[in-house]
Amino acid sequence: MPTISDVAAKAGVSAATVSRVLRGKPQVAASTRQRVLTAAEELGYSPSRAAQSLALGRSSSIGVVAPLADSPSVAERLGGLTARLGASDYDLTLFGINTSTERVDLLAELADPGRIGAVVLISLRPTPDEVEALAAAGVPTVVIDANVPSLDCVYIDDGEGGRLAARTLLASGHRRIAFVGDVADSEFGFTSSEDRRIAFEDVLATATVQIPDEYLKRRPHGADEAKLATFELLDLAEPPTAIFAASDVQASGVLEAAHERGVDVPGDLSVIGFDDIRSARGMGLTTIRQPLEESGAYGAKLVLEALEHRPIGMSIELPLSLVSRRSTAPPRTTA
Amino acid sequence: MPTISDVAAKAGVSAATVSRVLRGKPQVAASTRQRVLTAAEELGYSPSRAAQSLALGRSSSIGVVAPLADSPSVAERLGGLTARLGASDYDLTLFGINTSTERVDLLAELADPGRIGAVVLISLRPTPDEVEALAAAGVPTVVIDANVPSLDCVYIDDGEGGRLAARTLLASGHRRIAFVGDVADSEFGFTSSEDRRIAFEDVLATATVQIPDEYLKRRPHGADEAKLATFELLDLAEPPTAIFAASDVQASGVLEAAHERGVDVPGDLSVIGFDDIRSARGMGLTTIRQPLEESGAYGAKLVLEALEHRPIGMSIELPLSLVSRRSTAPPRTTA
DNA sequence: TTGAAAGCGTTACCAC
DNA sequence: GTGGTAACGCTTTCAA
Repeated sequence: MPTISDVAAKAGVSAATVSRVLRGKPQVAASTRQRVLTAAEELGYSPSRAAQSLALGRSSSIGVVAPLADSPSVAERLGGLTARLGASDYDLTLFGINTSTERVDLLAELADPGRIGAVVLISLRPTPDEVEALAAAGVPTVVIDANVPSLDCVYIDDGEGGRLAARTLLASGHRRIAFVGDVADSEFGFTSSEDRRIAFEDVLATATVQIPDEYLKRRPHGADEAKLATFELLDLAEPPTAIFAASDVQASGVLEAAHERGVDVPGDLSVIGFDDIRSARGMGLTTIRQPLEESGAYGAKLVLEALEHRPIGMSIELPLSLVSRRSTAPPRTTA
Repeated sequence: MPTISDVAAKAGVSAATVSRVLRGKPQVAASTRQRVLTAAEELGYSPSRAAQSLALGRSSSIGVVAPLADSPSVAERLGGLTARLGASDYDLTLFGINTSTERVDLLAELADPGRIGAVVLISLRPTPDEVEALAAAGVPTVVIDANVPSLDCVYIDDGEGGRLAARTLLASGHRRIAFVGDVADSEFGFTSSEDRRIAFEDVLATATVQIPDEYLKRRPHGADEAKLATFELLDLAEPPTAIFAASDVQASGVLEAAHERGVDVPGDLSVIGFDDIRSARGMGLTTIRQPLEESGAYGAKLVLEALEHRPIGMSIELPLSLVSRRSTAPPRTTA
């Protein structure tokens, strides 16, 4: 591997000059600049990232922290992120999170510009302490899928999503409506599911429909858990005619349960999800769509800008929309 | 951030000794070792990766190269990889690939131990030149989802998968059988789809069933493309009673097309996929299962071992199995 | 068993 | 404009 001195020698200048040229510093004669550029080109020179990080005191990789396990939505966001970041000079270092304790250790470790140049959190809400540590260390931080006050964020209005779902179900005449979502105290400080539920119930209330306790299922995130919860719902003396699932992953469990019980969707049961993950189409799932891949792309845009010394605090709210497919219809017997 | 000299000072030794202790070198007195360890602990010291890479001439991050776009199977493999790698001392640097030209530039750049300690390729077959470059640079390489002679690989027997699919369809009585897979000349040198098809046709031939040309659909990878191809199939004067899709993503397109045309699955059309991606369950798709997540875990195991100076050439073949769900059944009119 | 010092490849400050 | 040089934090060889 050629080093900067190889280039310097070949161009007949000092290493300092090569560095200046390559970093785009102004104080250098046009002729020398040209000479250096061709020398570098001919040698196929590319600066050592390790040496650069060391000298600069700042790593050129962007740390992406995300709960990867069983999460198509996170995967889609990550896809959008890599697409944009691939074209940049930054490397993307991926940290998969599985337990919450893993998380706190990791974020503390990442609060060091020499370790990681910037961090982007996907579907993870940092604690105030963590935010503080990152800020103190001078590590730009952006959050995708959560709105954290002092940070750059890409987020959606969960309440609005919940209301959209409620209006949809109400409009087609449902009144016996159940909810399947995440446990309230999610391991990662994640509140989307609850935010959606609360707004959902609010709208329902305006139409004087109320979700009875036995229609409220909060489970650890996952298709299997949602499936089990749905069995309970279906086994009720008076089962719901519609279910709002807080995520498409959970909606898939709901659909599966209905199928296994021989319950016709949407004839006997309407199902509406949230996210519009790629496989929602194949499932024919009606859902509240949020731009998953785009959220990653915007996240990338924000980090890159933050790294370019843009003042922080630049958040982006993404739009929501209803995608109607074949899992919803009016209830068979309009109550 | 504390440096090695801070630890040295606190322990009353030299930096060299601290380094020896931390790297587990033998020549150091038990008492000093203990002193150093506690000093490091108290300071919360953690060595700078950049400095380490520079001094060692070897990066402590593992580069993972994968075609991320729209590929649930790749995402699942990646999940298995991060789970295992997260516990190691190595960072995982992710490179998403979108076009084949991107690929060649990247692999050339990665053939440098100072840049990346090892590389793992997911669903990507390196050219002999690329293999050569990586080997010459002394960068351990493992491949997931392809069997490349001189490299550590985690792979499956695509032919066996094709045969399994064929036997399944034949056993339930189908004779008008179509195939929907990838274009032969895949951008990334990827031959799985064709390998599956060839073996599939071989088995069919033993039962004297042949796939007519108009039953053979090779399209760019994707659900939409597969859907369009399926419309063509369904519009034929004599449409097939069964379709083998070379991947679950394509199978999902097939299912969708059938649904839109009002073709009953599995009554009028049986569909069998390949992979068993997470959403296959929700779709009720019968498929040839390969252990996706495990392939990532094994890949991680192999890189880690390779980094520990294990001799290379240690490949792992993963088992295939048939997962029967509700997308297959005997044809309505047994020919 | 331990320390001093050189070296890894860059960048940036200070002279010229 | 350009070059010399110290410094970034660590590992390792060589002496002691």
